[in-house]
Amino acid sequence: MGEIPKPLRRRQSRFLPASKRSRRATARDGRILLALAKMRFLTTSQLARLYFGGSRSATNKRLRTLMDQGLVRVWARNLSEENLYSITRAGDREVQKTTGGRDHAPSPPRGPDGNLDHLLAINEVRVSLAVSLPRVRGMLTWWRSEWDLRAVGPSRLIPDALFSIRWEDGQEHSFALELDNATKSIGGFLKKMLRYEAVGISQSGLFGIFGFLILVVGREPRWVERYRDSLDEGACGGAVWFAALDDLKKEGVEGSIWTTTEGVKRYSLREISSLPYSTEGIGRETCLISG
DNA sequence: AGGATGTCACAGACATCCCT
DNA sequence: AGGGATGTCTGTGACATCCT
Repeated sequence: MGEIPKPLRRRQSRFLPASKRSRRATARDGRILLALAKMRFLTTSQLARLYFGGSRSATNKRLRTLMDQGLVRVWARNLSEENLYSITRAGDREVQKTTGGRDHAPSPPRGPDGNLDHLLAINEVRVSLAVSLPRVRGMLTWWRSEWDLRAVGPSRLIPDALFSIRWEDGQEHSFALELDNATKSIGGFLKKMLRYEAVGISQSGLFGIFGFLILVVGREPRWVERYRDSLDEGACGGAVWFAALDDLKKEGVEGSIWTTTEGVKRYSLREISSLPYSTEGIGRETCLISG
């Protein structure tokens, strides 16, 4: 875990006072604010991939304008690391104005906390999916982050995120995300998998969702291997899939990066979505976590 | 016309690497 | 250990182009 970032004090332009800068809000500004409201913190490159075709200089420039307007806040961990952006109260009000309510984080974050790396990694998964799904004509139909799920009510099992993807053929599949920063013990990981198994045979499912797959994404490929090795072959009905965060970032949904507890073979997210339902598949029909 | 957008060049600050 | 070279990330201004 890196150090907690500090708010950045930026120099004002030498020639153009903030009050004279443009204040025209664009549709993209609205989408940026909504993303910040939902994901709490995003890095420059995450915003660049989402809204600026990967251009960080363009991102910096526009986010600087939003900062001048008091809609976003900028945080610097240190000068050699990327900036972090969060929404301000004023920005949150803008989002509420345009969405007509709140369908995002409970309130603007006061500042990054000790879970920042974990949160940024979860957001990295979300950004990677959001950016790569349109290439295969798929879409994220909904996404509930851990804090959204906690707001629903107490639960013995809260994944890092629960989300659903609709594929180009109209089929929709749900996923529970477990993102690990190599901080969790193997024992803790196995306990969580047992809870997933218990949810699988319960009547209520996980937050009302049945028939989902569990995606375990690790920052360190070495730890992904450790988690994978710790599970018995076919544990949790084989509905657990493993991948490294960097691979997902590089290859998106198209990449064959997902493995099971036993497999050497790698599959794309699209492929693993269809496996449990296929009649020929790899014999995993009974492995799907289901209610 | 005026604002938004994107690119480029440049400079400042810090981290890291490598050489002495 | 110390110092220089290099790399990374940022902010900024200038400019061209696109859009409203």
